[in-house]
Amino acid sequence: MTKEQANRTQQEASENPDLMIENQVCFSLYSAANAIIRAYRPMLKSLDLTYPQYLVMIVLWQYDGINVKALGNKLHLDSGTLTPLLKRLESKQLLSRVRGEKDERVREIYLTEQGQKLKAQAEKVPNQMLCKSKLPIDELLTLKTGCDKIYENLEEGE
Amino acid sequence: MTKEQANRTQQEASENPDLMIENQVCFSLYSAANAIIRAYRPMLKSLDLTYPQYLVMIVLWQYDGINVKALGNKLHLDSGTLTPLLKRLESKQLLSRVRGEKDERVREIYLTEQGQKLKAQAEKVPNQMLCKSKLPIDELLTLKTGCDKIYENLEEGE
DNA sequence: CACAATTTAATTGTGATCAATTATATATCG
DNA sequence: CGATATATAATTGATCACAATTAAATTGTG
Repeated sequence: MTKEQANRTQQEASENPDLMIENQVCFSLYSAANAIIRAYRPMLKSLDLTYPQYLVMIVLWQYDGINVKALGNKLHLDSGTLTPLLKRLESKQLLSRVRGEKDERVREIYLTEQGQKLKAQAEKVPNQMLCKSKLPIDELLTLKTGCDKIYENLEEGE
Repeated sequence: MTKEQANRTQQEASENPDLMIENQVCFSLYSAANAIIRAYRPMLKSLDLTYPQYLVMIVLWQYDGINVKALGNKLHLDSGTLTPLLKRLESKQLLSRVRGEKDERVREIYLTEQGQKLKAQAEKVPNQMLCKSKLPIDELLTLKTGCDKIYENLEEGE
């Protein structure tokens, strides 16, 4: 029996559709998320930002002075991820990390002038991404609703 | 890629809604993917696998002897990710990495007996995840279709 | 056949994610 | 007041994702 025949026999004998990669919602979601981060890379190149850094900047453009804990709540990330990321953005002169006056445990994150200015360049990114996705708005909205639901359901149990 | 906010009467009426985190489909997808990997962690703990390692094993249970390139095509990952990951699975005695006889460039990945046995324990994981998601099948299917579409659209122009 | 182009993996370096732990500041309570 | 508990960030260690590069084997072409 050839190796090919052996493989085919094994494949046929082992059909549990739930364990096949092609049938897994989670794998589709995981691959799509990776693809999205890859797709953002060239667009964010000119801003010298990674996708998670771009997310942090988006929050800061709206909530300048926010602290690490609140930022983590908005982005669903913890200080283990955010602290080094914020230090990288600080070293790029986009923000400063200031100890809270009232409570010295907290770090408040303030945009520099350079960080504020970057917003103008970022304004065009969402529409570029919309075009790249090649999906109609209603499908994107359905997708967003599904992602938000599964996120809520997975997180609420802890 | 955002949801246009119908009424923007909140305090930030002057903000650009496209740049708000709450309106971004990509952020929802990114957060959901992170949440999924977190949700798998306790379930895969007893198998001593991470989520990407679990994905590799799923492919191997179906295509034992597959090479790194073909594995990467199935999982949408490259050798920079797979090589160290496969070495970790090899050190756990779940597989062996064999040079191709006919073509010595390729590495063929073969399950060990231990790696084959692990499948029995993994069989129950998909259903556990289904329960955790708390979503009806039709919504999961819709979600999967959307993810597959956006993946294809983003990758095709690569 | 020789040699350039291509293919396949591995390697290197940067950054992100997260669990677990640590350090410090603040709050609570006996 | 002082001891304990809680809250906030930072740190550490493991893993993953990926661009860029390197190494080696194979293929293609003159």
